[in-house]
Amino acid sequence: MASVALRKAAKEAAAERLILERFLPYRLSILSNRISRAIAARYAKTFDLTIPEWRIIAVLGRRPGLTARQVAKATEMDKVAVSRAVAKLVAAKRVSADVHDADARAQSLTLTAQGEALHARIAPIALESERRLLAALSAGERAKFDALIDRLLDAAREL
Amino acid sequence: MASVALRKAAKEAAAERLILERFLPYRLSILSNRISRAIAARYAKTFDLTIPEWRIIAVLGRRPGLTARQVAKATEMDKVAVSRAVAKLVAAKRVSADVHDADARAQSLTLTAQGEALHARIAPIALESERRLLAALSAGERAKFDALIDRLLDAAREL
DNA sequence: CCGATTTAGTTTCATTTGAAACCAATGGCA
DNA sequence: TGCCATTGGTTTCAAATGAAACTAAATCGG
Repeated sequence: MASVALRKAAKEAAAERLILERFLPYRLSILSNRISRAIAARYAKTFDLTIPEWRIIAVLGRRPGLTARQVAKATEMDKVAVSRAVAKLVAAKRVSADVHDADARAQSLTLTAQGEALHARIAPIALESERRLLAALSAGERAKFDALIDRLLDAAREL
Repeated sequence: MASVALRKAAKEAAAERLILERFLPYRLSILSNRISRAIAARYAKTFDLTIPEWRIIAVLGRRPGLTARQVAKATEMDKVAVSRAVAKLVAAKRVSADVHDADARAQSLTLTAQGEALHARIAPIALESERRLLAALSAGERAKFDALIDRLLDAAREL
């Protein structure tokens, strides 16, 4: 009875219902928000630093001299967000922006001494938060999780 | 030589540097954003629906009659966001808000026929996106990943 | 039963965010 | 060389978001 089989297949497809609390995109969004909030709460007011600003500090800490464009790419922020955050960081003398050697439009961004100091203070806090979070997993699980995230990051790019 | 050992320990601690691209909170944020964007892109303009609105539709689809407060809890959105999204959904006749039996302040939210139809159209799209994403993992990996996310969600609540 | 407190939801206002328009310097290339 | 398309970055304007104040109904204590 083909029609019966079809009916059954249709029913099963419908049965695969969307349950928000089990829906991965939703779950990841919640997880990411909880973590970001918790960490930001630990430095935002104390240091008057937003998340985008912190990301820029973090990336410049390791790779000084990047241009805004490169920072945008490295942090996956759009250029407007970078422009604004950099403006604030420069105003606060945490980052210096010098005209780029090869291209007068571009600017070479570097942490100032103050920026470095800030980085040195916040990095341990951030790492400690990560450590606390990951304490919920065993070392093996952490590695596995990390690898899975990498694969999903790739897969998500294709979506 | 204790001092040598100490120096070495200090160095190693410092060596555990913060590398943004490896920093879990950052990676999760990127992953979550990529996924949400990709999925939203598939329904946002077509159906004129924002992510908060979609979440409300999703939760009401499975649990009709919730109050705004309950929706807020179920979706982890704050009540202002729920209030606004519900207002839009009601205006669009996708959701009906009736005075709650037991409490005249509260409203009992339900999908209208239009809302149901919308849910029926979008749920498969959402599930298909999730399926496509998770195709990058084996069944076993998916299960493992899911379980790890659950544990991290718990851990993140404590942060 | 009356006032004080709490709770459901909305509104207001200030800030953040994003898209698109914009300006200025660059890199072809005719 | 001089024009045109491109690229780096900023600005503008509208929409999204969040915190706090607010309205109205419900509950609690006496």
